[in-house]
Amino acid sequence: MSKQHYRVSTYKAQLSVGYLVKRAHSLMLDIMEPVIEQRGFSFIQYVVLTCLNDGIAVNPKDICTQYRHDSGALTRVIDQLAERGLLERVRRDRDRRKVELQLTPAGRETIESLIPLVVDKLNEVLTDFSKAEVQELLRLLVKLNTTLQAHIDPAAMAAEA
Amino acid sequence: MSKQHYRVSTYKAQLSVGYLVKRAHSLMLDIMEPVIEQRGFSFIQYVVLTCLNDGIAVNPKDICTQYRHDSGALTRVIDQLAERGLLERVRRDRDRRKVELQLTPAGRETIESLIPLVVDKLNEVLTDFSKAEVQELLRLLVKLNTTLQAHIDPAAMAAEA
DNA sequence: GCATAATAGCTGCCAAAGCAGTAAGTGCCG
DNA sequence: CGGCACTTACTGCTTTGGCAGCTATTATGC
Repeated sequence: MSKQHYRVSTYKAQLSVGYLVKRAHSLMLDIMEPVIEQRGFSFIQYVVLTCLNDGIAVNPKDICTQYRHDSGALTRVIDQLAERGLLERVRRDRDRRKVELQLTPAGRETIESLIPLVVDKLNEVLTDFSKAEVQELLRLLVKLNTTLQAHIDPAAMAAEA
Repeated sequence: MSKQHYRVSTYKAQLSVGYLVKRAHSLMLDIMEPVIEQRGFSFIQYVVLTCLNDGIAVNPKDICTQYRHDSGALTRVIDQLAERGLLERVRRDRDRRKVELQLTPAGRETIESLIPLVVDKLNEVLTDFSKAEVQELLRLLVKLNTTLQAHIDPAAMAAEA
């Protein structure tokens, strides 16, 4: 059933999708982290703020699944952001297990000041890529993520569809 | 100079290359780690063995730069593998700072038994992709890595060319 | 309606990566 | 030749993520 994209006899890790995405992730972090940290935030703090700002997620759980971050670790990041007055935890009556995370005005201001830095840097590092290449890369990565996700948790994917 | 692949006004993290490669890396690990661990090895141990088997790297330093792994952490992984008799540290007179890592027969046997598992799994998860798609994904990822690397360390890249 | 399972968030603990500093060795330049 | 910068590997310390367990709450099945 599965295609022979790779063969045992010719397999080199350097051309494995796994290796390449790991390396890309690592390099991307090395470039982006300093940008964020020069403003006094850790990268994961920026990620949480972004999720809230984009409306991708409102609960810690959402961020965990979206960004694949540990639930316990995330609690502590949220603590830090709450302490700095950038977001608030709100318990809703709808489902009292859930915590709704709300950006404060200060939080919104913060994330809006960070996004331009990230966008500029992204555009800078992608200068050598044509628009078509970026589009195709994004498409393939989205497809890869969807496929991998389905492999890990088929039930959840079926439910979503 | 830099193109406008992303714009501040429309930026959503979900379509950021950084986010997508991070997620892909995480998902790939979740799939591959169990495969390796069922044979009693951590994923990073497998990576080290692979580097040596492919001849990509012979010194710890090589593996660090190739796989972007911390030097200190790597020393300890090598300790584990040496303890299990899978590789040996050899000091060469050529440059006595360097340590040459050599797979033992047992080490070679081990990695050769692991590779088919990884290749099969890779092919399995990439079933939905056409050959052309995989080729294009690899090409774009390699290009991305090269570009990012050049951004981080322009001197080293220039020297290599 | 009640018992059981499942979910969300949190806490403490542990293992592993990241970081800075050290020591041995090499290359460079006066 | 001697000094200084740089490289390589390694070692402790710190920080962080990953994991298991806990509580509160909600959903499910009988």
